[in-house]
Amino acid sequence: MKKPVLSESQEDYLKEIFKLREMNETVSMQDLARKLDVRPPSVTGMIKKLCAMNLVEHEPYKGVQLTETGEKIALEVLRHHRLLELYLARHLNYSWDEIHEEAERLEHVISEKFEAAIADLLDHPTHDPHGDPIPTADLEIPESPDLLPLNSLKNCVNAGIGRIMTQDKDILNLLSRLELMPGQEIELIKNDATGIRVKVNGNQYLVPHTIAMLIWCGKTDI
Amino acid sequence: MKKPVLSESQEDYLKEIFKLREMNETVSMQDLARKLDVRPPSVTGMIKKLCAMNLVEHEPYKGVQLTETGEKIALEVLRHHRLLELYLARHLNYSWDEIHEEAERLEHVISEKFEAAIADLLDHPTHDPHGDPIPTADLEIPESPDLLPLNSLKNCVNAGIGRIMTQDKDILNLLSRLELMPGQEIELIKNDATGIRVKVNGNQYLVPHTIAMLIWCGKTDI
DNA sequence: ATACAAAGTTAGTCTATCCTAAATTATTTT
DNA sequence: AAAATAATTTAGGATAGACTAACTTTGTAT
Repeated sequence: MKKPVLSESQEDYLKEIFKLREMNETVSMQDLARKLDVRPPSVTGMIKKLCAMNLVEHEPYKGVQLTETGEKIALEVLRHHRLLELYLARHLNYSWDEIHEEAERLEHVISEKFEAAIADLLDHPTHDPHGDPIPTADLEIPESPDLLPLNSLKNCVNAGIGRIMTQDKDILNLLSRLELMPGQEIELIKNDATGIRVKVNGNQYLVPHTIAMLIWCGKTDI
Repeated sequence: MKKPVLSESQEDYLKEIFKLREMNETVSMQDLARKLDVRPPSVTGMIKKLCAMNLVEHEPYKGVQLTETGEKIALEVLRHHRLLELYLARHLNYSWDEIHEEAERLEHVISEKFEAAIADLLDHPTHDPHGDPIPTADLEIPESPDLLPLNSLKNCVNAGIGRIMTQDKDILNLLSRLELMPGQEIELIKNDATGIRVKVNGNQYLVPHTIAMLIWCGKTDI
């Protein structure tokens, strides 16, 4: 099937539907409106159009879903985005909190050639700097390690940070200063009502629960 | 003065006005329409808008000119474009005929940060792969060597290619195969009605006049 | 000087995407 | 189960940037 040419806006809709679907069972108009920063009627309108293009399915007053074609496109955009994030961080010295914004704009305009070139340069990575999986060139989602939010771990555990579940620049900035980022090994000292006390590279921090739930870890031992 | 936020379309108008002004004394609506691939009424309409924003000056039925602010923006876009071209060629292995198209899309979406990052990486170059001057960070146009079109040179001259005056992909592709590109040293064997016979890296070619006029050279001796 | 051609402009449409206000449907509370 | 609330949709409108058709201005050639 021929790939339709989509506007940036349309690509964003498909991408957000995909990301929301990963979290929730069903994707509501309102969630989409919030994520895309538009009013709900705009979403209804655009969804109608995407429906007509066979990229999404929509039962009025029920949720939205991607069709197979729609999902392919969403994955392509996501691949662009996440490859770009890693690329910006690794090769252009972007700090951890700057990559998302730039990738958000670039993801829609880079060619297949550009995508292939940076994928090569990065040695075909499977995860971006936030720990999000990067769809492969044939648009499969790579396996990710089993992860749990930091605040759900018990005391006295060693763990490796696998993924950071926010795009908030200030939080990302903070976390990167504290070296609480994917790839880091941490030691969980105590988990109580005041927060989670962790040790990273010799430094100890008390991480509040609100933040700890954004930090997903894979246990290295019990 | 605060820099206005422009659409990609508006940026393209300013950039083309600038480029046309370098060639011709006056920039006509029709030239613009041709370059931008739109109809003349669209140009009139957009020029009106840019006029109202104090980015261009326009006497109806006469030509268009950039204001100081307009020129600054044009130079910024041009800097993005030309830095990107060099970047794509040097760091992402783009072939010589592919860089223009990609840069054309990227130039509008990269941030100041991106611009600075690749400028650094490229060691603040003054010319792009076509030999076009890259405006500096403070938007001055760097000095370029004195150049003449290849077809205007006399027999038996050594020369260095300085600039290629076309964006046609097929011609660029051809020239790069023949190694007729900026930086190359060439020897001019003969220049007659049949064309210009040149020697490059040991190979001889007969370059037709139509192509030779696109290849601008600096003489290395007489 | 007039007439014609070329270039430029005006007027009126179209499409994409967003918006607000109002109406409808679904869900939750009592 | 009725009322209240929340989510969604419909209707109608705005704006940006393109378009065509028709008109105006300018410049040129006889």
